[in-house]
Amino acid sequence: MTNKVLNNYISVDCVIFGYDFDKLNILLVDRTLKDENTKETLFSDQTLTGNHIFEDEDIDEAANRILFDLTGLQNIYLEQFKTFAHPDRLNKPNDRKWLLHNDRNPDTRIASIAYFALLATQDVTLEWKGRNVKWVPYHEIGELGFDHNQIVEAAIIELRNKIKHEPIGFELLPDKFTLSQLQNVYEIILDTEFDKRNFRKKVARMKYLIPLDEKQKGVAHKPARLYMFSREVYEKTKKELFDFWI
Amino acid sequence: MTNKVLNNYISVDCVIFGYDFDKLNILLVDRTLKDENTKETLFSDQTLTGNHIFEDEDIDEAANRILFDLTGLQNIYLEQFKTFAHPDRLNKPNDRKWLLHNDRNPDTRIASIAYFALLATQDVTLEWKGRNVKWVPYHEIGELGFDHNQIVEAAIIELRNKIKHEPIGFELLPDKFTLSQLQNVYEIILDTEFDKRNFRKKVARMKYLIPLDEKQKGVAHKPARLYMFSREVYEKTKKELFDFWI
DNA sequence: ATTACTTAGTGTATTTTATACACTTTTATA
DNA sequence: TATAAAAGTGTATAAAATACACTAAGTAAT
Repeated sequence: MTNKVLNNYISVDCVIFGYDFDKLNILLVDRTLKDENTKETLFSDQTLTGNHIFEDEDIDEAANRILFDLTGLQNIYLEQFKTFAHPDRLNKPNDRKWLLHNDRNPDTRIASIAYFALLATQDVTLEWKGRNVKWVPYHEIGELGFDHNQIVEAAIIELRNKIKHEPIGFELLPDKFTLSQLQNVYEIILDTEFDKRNFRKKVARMKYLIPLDEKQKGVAHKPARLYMFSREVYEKTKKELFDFWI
Repeated sequence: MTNKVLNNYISVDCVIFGYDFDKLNILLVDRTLKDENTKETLFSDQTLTGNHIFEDEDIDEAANRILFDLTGLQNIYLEQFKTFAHPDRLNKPNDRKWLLHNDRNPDTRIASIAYFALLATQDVTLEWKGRNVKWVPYHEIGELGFDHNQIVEAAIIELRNKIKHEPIGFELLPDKFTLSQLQNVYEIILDTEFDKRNFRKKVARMKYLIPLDEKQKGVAHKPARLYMFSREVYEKTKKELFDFWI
């Protein structure tokens, strides 16, 4: 594996979703530009995590590498969802300044292949050499650099669509989780509420949701039973659904 | 609008699906390479329709332009579904020969942003200056150039997923269609069969499927009532579904 | 004009799933 | 030992899914 960058026209951006049993967060990188002489802050905002692709790397590999560099984790749920290449996507004044400061030509159009990842924040210890990365609650995200607000919005739409039809809610939880936690994942992402008894009735029909002989510990109330998701059982038992009416 | 090509690292490929009341077809371009001296055919196969992006064009615009050039149609259902950029995607022997013959460097990695389009073949008169384009039944597609078989497979998977949850089957039919035709679209794409009465019962609940006071003409049997799809009614009445179990 | 052919169009009974709704149990902590 | 907090559970009703077979309306051939 050489570390030579493929070219300056394609990059990968990742929308990394992290759930913390309470809300949905996105991993963002601080971006601060200071005046070279006065050291005055010209602007300070945030962007998604992204990077180039190396010469002998497929784009999925590049996305996984970025994720690994940030979290130390592998085998995380990761999905390519859209490519962004609008002529003006790097063209806001602050973005131009930032690119120039980093010796990059703001007039070069870069296509960004966007991925989203799902994980439980508690599984992660953040690290990214030199730059400040942090979890920001989805509802508190401000104006991001480049077209990254658009990318985040597209990712959320994709996530909402996908979670309604495929069992990916589990990816936002640790390996063992309670049914209330699972219900909360769906409620937070779909911005709705479910009836507890009906939710459990539905869940009870899914063979791939395995009840464990194990209970929550250290909670100041009746401890809940833990469950795990079995992708193996899922793949074996999944049937095709036919909605087509919404 | 200049016609200057953006760069040589990004292109758009279109998987154009056409339904002919009987089967699903894909629009392919013939590609034949002859030896310059002997005029002997070195190989002859097919590829998807694709093209570069112009300098001031967004990628959606580029895909629409390609579609328009081929079919003369605008406002066709078109969706970006995946970007392909594997290091070896242009690396098969025939592909290398073809690229060299066309004065292109086979070692330049090109990312292809893939779109799929849906239309009724009867709405189209094909034309593409100079090269031979034709409808090929999905089940009769042979080995295509580059990684285009992979792209077609990804498109079919995407189409199957999407048609189960969103009303896009209509896009493969002319504006006015019968319920049997609609049923056939779903049967062909999902490779399954539906009970006629149950299908109609389900369909009857969709407010956005508008029955017309008009019947099929020129058929040697009882003519069926025609229907149309109203996107307006759909947008107004759509509710969110919650499956998450397949 | 009659007949044959072809697809359109329709109803009912049964099973499964969705929905609405409130109280008891189990644990940690004060 | 009382309190706080979330876990866990059942029933009745409505809606949707499924399985299944005959009649109606047109064209084409004789």
